[in-house]
Amino acid sequence: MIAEIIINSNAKALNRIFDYVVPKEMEKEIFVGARIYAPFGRGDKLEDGFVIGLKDKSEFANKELAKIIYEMSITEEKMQLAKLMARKYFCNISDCIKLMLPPGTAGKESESWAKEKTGKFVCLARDSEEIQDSINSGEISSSKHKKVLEFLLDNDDIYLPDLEKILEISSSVCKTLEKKGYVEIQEKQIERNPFVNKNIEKDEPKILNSEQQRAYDAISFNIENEEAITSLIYGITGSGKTEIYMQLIGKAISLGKTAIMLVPEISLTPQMVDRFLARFGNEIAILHSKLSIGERYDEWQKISEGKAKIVIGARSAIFAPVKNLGIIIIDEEHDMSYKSDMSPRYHARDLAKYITKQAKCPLVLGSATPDISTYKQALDEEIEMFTLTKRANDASLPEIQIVDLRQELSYGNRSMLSGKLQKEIRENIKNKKQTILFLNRRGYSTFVLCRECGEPVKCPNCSISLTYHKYENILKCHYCGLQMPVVKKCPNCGSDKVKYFGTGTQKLEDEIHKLFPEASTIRMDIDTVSKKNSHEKILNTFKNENIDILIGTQMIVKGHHFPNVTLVGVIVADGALNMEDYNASQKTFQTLVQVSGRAGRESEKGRVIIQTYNPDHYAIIYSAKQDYELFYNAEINLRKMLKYPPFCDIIMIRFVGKNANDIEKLSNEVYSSLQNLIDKQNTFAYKPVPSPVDKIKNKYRWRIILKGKVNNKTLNIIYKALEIKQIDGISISVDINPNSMI
DNA sequence: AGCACGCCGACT
DNA sequence: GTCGGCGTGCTC
Repeated sequence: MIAEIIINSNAKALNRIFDYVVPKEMEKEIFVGARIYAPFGRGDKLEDGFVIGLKDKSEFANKELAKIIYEMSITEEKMQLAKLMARKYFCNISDCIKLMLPPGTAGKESESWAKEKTGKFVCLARDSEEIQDSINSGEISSSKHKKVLEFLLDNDDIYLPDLEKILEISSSVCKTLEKKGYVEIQEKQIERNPFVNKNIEKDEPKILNSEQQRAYDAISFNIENEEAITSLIYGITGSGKTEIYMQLIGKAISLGKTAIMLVPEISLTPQMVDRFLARFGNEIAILHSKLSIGERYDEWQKISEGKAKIVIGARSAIFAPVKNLGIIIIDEEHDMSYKSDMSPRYHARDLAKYITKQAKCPLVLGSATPDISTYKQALDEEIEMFTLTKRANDASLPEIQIVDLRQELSYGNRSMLSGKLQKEIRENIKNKKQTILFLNRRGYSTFVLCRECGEPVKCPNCSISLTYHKYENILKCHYCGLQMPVVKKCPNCGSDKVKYFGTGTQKLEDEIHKLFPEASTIRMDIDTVSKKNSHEKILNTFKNENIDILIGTQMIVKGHHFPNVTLVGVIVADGALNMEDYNASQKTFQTLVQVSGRAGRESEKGRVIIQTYNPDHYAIIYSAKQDYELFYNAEINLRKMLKYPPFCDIIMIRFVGKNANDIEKLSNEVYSSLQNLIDKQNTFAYKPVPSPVDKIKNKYRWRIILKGKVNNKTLNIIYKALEIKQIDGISISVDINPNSMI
């Protein structure tokens, strides 16, 4: 028996299959997906790798596999997925496999795998009635001793340091109790539970309305009958999607199955997690980027041992090692964070479809503003759709107005705040109501220009203008992170007529202070949330201290619910619209709908003011009407005309390297090769051009865009075209329907 | 990637 | 002679 092996390495030269003889005694144990050690190279050094296939014969195999490491293996289904990903997303199989392994174990160091932390745990040494008697009889005199015993009567075993922290006791308390024989202190494996010691009240399933019930019944049927059917739950915010998700998950659990729920990284807030904890208790595992490696490892272990039956997490939680999967739910399915912008550049929704087919279980997509492609599939009845129209708390939609910034300019208003918005802010401050101002540009001035020669002050490493940050008094490059002192003289011509233009969140905050000196403000952008947890902290401060105005970038758009916010101002709605990006209208529409949703969600009617230079653009008009269908109709027609997704895929082949001439040469070679190979009826290749930002971190960037359907034929053609002689120092990557065209 | 091999110049 | 510099090419 021969095993096809790939070596766990990033080296391009090793990204291929090696055949090894499977020793006779290993034949019964070997499987596709197995992690193995194999003697490799001249020195027969043991390298670790994976079995990606098994066969009878090979003309190359001459060495035998050394060992199987069961704990670090993946299933055959996952290996199939990894192979498919590697081909579709143009990356190494080992990079795909890494996503499917317990976090922190992908590396080569076998000694560092499975680091299981142990620690001291406290539990009762006698049965609970005996302890209760001892407390009641007054046998326990110390109040601290009583506290510990009472706590242990109500709770499971607990990690000693945690207990000491919660009850505010010193280490001697438990030691004495141990000596007296009331408690036992044992060395155990620590489960770094990210939500320990929260006393959350148990929550029961709620009664569904008829629309919710219809969706629940149909999908519940699919779980029971193991039907790999995709459904879209299309419903506005507050229409009760989460309750349906929870009951569907409950259904899967009751059938002995498991569930994966994906949420956008930013929505994975403690409040959201609490809601699921209240319903399902510790059957939940949470996976997100803020967990430490150790914490992630523990959650992963809990899942693969079957202790956790429900996985909630961001994009990469789609790879969680669940067994007997009953349902996958993707909340806010339109969210861009489901597409990875690093290699492997996968889309979690596409993989979810594949995984649910493997597992024979339904996939549920939920959104108030579905992705254009998803909604088209629903209309074409390729997937089921359930529409929720009733709002649970009867909150009325906000009143939304569009302000034409071009007119403001012609009135001589040079401020970034229109007269209308200023008036509304003033009124809100007076009424002690809160305001959110949304501006998707951080810093103070967004570019620096010499008025003598007209040249912008650029980052020396990137072809992008520097942003002035007033607070730190420096210039920053938002692409490579470079910081440099403020320039007084133009680096190009030496003139001192350097001026700062454009508005970022810092300048907006300044201007608010000038216009409304009495108002309190808080700012939220990358610069203020870089510290761990400060994201939550800022939002809590805004809410709890009733700060008048929250100024922020994209990150304020999601999550939290602020009952006292009655006004939302969008400073410039156009951000993405002028970019050459197939998804720009959808991004704009979704952002505006979401940010508008921040206003007036309780009894009070909210007001939203959208300032724009494109007041006639359909994405802006329909977002102001909060009308997804109108937007969809306009957008789908345009996409059909322009051959954008879902009618075609946008395939971006990127060339990145230090030598601009080499890149131009290589990209042109790939282009002419593509031109010879493609079927011009269905696929169109655009000539190689420099990217809109054609230099980042001193590396030049060119690209070829292909419009066509991603299928076997197209993939073969691209692989063939990339077979040409590579040039040293240039990396080529392929990105399907990229989030960003930069 | 990592390592052996080999070809060449400098040195005990 | 032989030590070590790095460029080249291979790994089932």
